[in-house]
Amino acid sequence: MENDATARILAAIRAIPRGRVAGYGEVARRAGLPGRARMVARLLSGNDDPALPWHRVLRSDGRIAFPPDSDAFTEQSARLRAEGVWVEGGRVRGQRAAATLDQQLWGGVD
DNA sequence: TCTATGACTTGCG
DNA sequence: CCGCAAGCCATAG
Repeated sequence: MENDATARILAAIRAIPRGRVAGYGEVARRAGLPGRARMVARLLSGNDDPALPWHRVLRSDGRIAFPPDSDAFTEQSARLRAEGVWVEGGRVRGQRAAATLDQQLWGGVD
């Protein structure tokens, strides 16, 4: 059974619009759990929900959280590109996953 | 209780 | 751009 924290994190991840990305720290913050980026990561590592847009969750610097030679990396970048996200060199271009421009991501800018 | 580990973050050089 | 150190949080042994 999930806790509120878990549910909120999952909700925050599901709330990421298609073609958009967010950082672990951002998701945690959005879930009301600042500083729990690692918890978000741990959740994703054990998630079993195929409908969860885990591929939209990136590191704070906009990089994919997997080594470039891993399967997960390939799949994630492929999924992102399929959504129209510009991925290059294992990094997402065109938008910011960091909290510095949270307004751009969640503040209502589209 | 303590240590180790991890899909993390930030800062310094 | 790259590597390293310190911080931080939850779980496992």
